[in-house]
Amino acid sequence: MRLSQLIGQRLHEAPRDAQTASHVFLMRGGFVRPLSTGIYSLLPLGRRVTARVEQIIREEMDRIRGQEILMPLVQPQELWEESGRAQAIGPELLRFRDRNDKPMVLAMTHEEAVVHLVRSDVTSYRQLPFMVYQIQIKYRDEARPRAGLIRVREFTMKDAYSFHADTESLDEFYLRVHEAYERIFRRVGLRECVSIESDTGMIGGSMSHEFMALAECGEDVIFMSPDGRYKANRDVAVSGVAFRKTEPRTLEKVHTPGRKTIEEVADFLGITPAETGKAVFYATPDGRLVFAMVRGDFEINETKLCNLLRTPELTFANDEQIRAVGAEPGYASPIGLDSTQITVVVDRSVAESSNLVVGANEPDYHQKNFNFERDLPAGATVADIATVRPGDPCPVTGEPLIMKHGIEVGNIFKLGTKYSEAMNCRFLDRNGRSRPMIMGCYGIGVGRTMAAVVEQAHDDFGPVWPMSIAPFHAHLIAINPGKGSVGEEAEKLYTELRETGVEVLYDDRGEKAGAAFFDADLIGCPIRLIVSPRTVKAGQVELKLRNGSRRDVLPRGDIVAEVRSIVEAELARLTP
RNA sequence: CGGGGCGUAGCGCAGCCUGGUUAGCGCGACUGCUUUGGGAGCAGUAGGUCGCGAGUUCGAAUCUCGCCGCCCCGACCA
Repeated sequence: MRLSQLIGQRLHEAPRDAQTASHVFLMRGGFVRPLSTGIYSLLPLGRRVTARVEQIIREEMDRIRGQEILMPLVQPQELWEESGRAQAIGPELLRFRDRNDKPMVLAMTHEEAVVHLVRSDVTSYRQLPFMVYQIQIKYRDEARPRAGLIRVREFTMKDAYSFHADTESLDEFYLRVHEAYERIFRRVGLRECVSIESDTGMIGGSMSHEFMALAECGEDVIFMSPDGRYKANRDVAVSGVAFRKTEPRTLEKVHTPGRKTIEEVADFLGITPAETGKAVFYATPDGRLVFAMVRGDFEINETKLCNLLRTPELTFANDEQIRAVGAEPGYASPIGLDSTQITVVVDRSVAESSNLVVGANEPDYHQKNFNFERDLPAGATVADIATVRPGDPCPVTGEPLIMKHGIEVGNIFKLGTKYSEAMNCRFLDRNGRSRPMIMGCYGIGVGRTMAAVVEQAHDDFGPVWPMSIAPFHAHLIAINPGKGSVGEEAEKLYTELRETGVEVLYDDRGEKAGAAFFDADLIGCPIRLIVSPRTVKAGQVELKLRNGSRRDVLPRGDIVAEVRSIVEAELARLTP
């Protein structure tokens, strides 16, 4: 490709909207352009990168016997009513009507479509197991897109679905997909990418892992032990904090005028937040009230609480609801609540501590010396509902947990029979008995992976692409091409490189050297070749690696072979 | 959906408070000449519904009201 012909202007300055490194450089380098909030076009450079990412994914899916298919983006809403998700999913699912007034949706994932496809085609255990996948656009009407390509509304995703006769088969295949994902993320050049156990969320199922590319701008929070043996999403992470009980003292009411928050109460009484109990009232969508309590120095993890209560969401209860069960907002106590009207959940940190300060269910009063076993003898659930804090001991190694941010580039789920049962996707087993198929599903965000790579591999001047997904292997610059035979020499080299299979971006514009170098940095190809009056005269070509590891002047006759060998070595290095 | 910010040329911005000719600047683009190893110089050119719509006024980029769009924080999120 000739740079003079390439569509996608490089920008000297980043658009004001661009905040993260990947957003800035993908914009400045001419890889992507925004069309609307969270909706982007890919320019030729960006498309070349995503095409390479897709090809790597394709190869690894094929390696585990995946069969590529393509399912529709536009789907009738009735299909989503079959699975129950038309009701379960909120405005994130974009609904509209076609010209015949038929309710339609834009698919945000393809469980329904793939089940629809498979249930009429696969009927026997002899056909199981198998996996189909596609690389296709999804649309999610995100409440708030952010960080450029990290969180968007329209995006390309590889989604794969496996179908099994029994859970052993799914378990076995799940591990194979896990391995395939490790290969994929290694091959695309993500340096720090960990798989962590995660919450299954709205997609359901029994087990799931998220593949997290570690990056400061990531939205997800991960807790890891220093040796990496333990790693988990914040929503499932547990800490190994040890609590200590002491001799229970007598309950005692204390006057705490106007002190509602943990900090105010602890300050006023001259104690630490760890000596208090934090109470929060929630309401579930079906109208249940929940009283949740953690020790004052912890935070409640709503995801853990939701999972415990088997509810899709929790909202804060209002003062009216709180007073209706005999509690006082800001001074709430679990003591004396009517357990027929409210579910009481107490974190381990409360159950295993002694003599905490809690509310008195009376304005301006708290109670000292709350002891769970003595003061709440029945009707309360004890569970882990607290969010882990950085520095808490690891439950496995005991070392202080490290908190990291990550970009979720992929995930894998054991779905089980959630969709096959709801949508009647069944097969006949060996004994002629009809049974629902057991499913797994596996996603990778293509654009997000590209952005994650840039987050992990860039310098002040632009991205430093791994060879495997770089838009071109090499960036050839002719400096002063009008002088002597420089232009012809560069053209010859351009042709020779392409003939040996090297993908080359050729800067034939004749810009000043400085300008050409800045553009090359901004585009970020791994190998830079320079042909100039100086090198032509010496019968040489300059070679520089974008990552800064090498800068050489080589004989003209050696350069093509050398470039080829660098490309091959780099690709080999990235292949497990 | 709550809070905040911003919409003026492809990109970055000034002008707005205090209304007043043909709306500026830098970068980028185009033409020519000179340049050519880390964003060159000179000369010239093109490029604007000042987000949209009402209103106030002799006169609106500027003041008022409404709407739209975009970004950030939060809520939310297979």
